[in-house]
Amino acid sequence: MAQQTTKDRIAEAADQLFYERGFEATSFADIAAAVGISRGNFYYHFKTKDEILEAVIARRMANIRAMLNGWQAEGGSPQQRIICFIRILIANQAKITLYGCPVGTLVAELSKLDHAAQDQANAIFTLFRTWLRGQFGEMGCGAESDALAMHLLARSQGAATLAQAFRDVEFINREVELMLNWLQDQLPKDHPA
Amino acid sequence: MAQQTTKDRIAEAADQLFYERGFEATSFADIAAAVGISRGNFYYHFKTKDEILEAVIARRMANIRAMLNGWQAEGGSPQQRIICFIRILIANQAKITLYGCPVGTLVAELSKLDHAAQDQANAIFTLFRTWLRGQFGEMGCGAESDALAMHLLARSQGAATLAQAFRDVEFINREVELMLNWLQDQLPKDHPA
DNA sequence: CCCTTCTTAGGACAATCGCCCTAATCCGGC
DNA sequence: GCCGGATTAGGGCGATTGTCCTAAGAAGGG
Repeated sequence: MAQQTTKDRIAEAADQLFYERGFEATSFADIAAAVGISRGNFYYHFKTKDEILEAVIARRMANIRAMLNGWQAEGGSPQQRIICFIRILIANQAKITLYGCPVGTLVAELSKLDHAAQDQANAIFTLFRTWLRGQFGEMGCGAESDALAMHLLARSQGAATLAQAFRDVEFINREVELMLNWLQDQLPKDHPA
Repeated sequence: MAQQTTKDRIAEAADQLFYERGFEATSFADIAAAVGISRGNFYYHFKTKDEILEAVIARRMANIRAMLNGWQAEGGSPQQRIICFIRILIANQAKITLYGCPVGTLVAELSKLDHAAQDQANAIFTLFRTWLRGQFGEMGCGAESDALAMHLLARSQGAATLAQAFRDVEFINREVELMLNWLQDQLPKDHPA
């Protein structure tokens, strides 16, 4: 892997801090301390805090895109890929219990702040939505595919929100199980008699 | 109705602002401007901003308790009361689309801030949880009642989160419909043969 | 060795934050 | 009418915020 530039290290530290503490609650000083550089040095790499936010969103988008492409390359069925999506909750259950969903909490915060970058953050949701819609489409769900994608996204968000509120790791496992069962019920219906 | 004290008016304005903009993003100056009083005057009614937060949480708790008691007094079936709960999403769909769920967004924010009052905010969730558990219990769901309550809470949270993200009022209606159908499936099973 | 360019450190800047104090005002009981 | 507690207005406090500037350091080619 190519060596990380300072700009990358800033974006990486900001990414983590924005997730754990929120965007507004994270200060330049916090990021500087995490990276181990001087505060004033930020201005060279990023003009404003909003630029850092944009870099963080771009980072997350790229990571998610790579993850989705990775699943696509594995060559399984669309059901299997959706199962991979659902299992993100399990893979990240520890962090979700502490900080919620990285996408949902950021979108909610930026929405309340009426922040200029809220559309860019929402694009992460849209990325998942269109990808899921594609998978349901391949499954033969036709015109319902988008509604199914939205429904599954909502189920994931709800599971993350309550797991964070109640600090309940086990709840995530139960909701994942329910989502997997639900997915089975969405299989092609073979034109019911 | 008894005339409102200044303390009540502060709590009411703070309640609304904390919902629309978030707790941290709301300043004393914002609340003062909304109430129409001087900033310095706050110290007389509330020593700290955290005290205002506690008053706001207490307010919300009391309002919710009154709402739940109101449904209880109507004398319908537990199913009908759960339907009332689900329909909160529809009654508040305009605000939810703009600001999300008042409970979920506050709990998430306080959790990220690691705020001292996060347990008090979580108690609002617990209030709904125990009430819902009671209703499912009356429906005859037995030991599963708490899991059903948590599941329904999660579904509501997910619907609110995505409706806010996509500014999609119609999505709420669809998710409500799905929740109502789901509720039907939880009816007493009459000891399946 | 010097010069240029990229990168960094450290601090100044105005603005805003929550918090706190004090003097003025309001208002009901004597 | 006057007094005393309740309430308010206004401003100042230190700390912190995002932003911006400037000078010093790092690195490499001539």
